[in-house]
Amino acid sequence: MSTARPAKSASSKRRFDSVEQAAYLNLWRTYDLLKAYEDRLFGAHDLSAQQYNTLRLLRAVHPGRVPTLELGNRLVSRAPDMTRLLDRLEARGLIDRERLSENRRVVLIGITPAGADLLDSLADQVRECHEQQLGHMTPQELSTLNKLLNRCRKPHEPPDSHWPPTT
Amino acid sequence: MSTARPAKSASSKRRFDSVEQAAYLNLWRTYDLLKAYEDRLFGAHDLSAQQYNTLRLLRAVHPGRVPTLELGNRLVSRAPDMTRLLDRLEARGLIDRERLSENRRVVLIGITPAGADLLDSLADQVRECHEQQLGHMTPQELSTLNKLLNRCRKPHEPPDSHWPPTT
DNA sequence: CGACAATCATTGTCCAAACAACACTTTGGG
DNA sequence: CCCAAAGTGTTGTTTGGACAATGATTGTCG
Repeated sequence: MSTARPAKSASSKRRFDSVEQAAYLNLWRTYDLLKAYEDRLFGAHDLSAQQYNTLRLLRAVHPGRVPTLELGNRLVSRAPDMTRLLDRLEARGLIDRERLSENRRVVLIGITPAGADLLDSLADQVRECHEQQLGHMTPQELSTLNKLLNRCRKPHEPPDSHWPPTT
Repeated sequence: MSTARPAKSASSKRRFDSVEQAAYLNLWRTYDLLKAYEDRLFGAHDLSAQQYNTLRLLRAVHPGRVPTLELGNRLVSRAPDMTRLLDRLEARGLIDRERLSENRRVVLIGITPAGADLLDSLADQVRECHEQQLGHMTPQELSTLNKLLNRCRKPHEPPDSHWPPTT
């Protein structure tokens, strides 16, 4: 596993250890820079990106409901604290919970009309936000980028992954 | 700015609003999945990825020193809380601070031998981590990915950006 | 010289993420 | 039945991130 690349001598003190590292750091920085746009938009409405995506997912299955744990698995990024994230959304009346009578362990989550309204009111701004983030890229570039990212993720996707969402 | 794309009709309730959104979410998820490997590695040594990169940067300029604020600007991702991040590193003896006499506002940060030793002891594991993350990609794919990510970031890089690091 | 703005770093405070521990429910085997 | 084990969600606690406010120093300009 080691002895892969010759480490490029000790002359350049900085730079990267490997091309894989360079790509990963590049990915990190790019995400971080683009994220700032999202954060600013959602922050103005007291939402986090995770909360927004939760609402999106719930609206997509509406009037269906999704158990808490499965909700966490389907989100774009890992969410180990679904309970309190949902607490906040519930406190604002954007979602509601319902304990299933047949199996009282699971709690089903649904979006409320208020939650759906909030999403609607944000739709244009969200589109514009993504336009600012990546509107300067051509469709071909974005397509290639998506293919490459899919390949990056492939070995790491959990087997029951719902990504990309297909519903 | 709006009226860009015809929104693809209302038939599919889920999916994405735009190709830009799809790319961004793809980027987010990919980063999130890969990050887990880093976090696990660094977490085993009570380090965050930010802390590790801080040490890397300091070692690169050693025996030179870098002011606190500039350190934050040069990091891979935005770091609005440099002071306490450095507090933690200093408490472990990995860095040291020195207030400049000519301009007593700035605090210069340097890496200690203990910090450099820690980096050395992590070098192999870090390389292996990135190998696990992206070792399945060909050099060409990684190169293309890097080019595309650079283009994604280009309009968003601050003018004084030191990225990618060139020292 | 002296007031005032600008620059850095630190501190206060709040909020969310992370991880483990816990309680409740269901399931299945003896 | 009963008890152990697994499934599911909640809670406790610690930690770090984000943003504003403050303190200290320096530059600037009247």
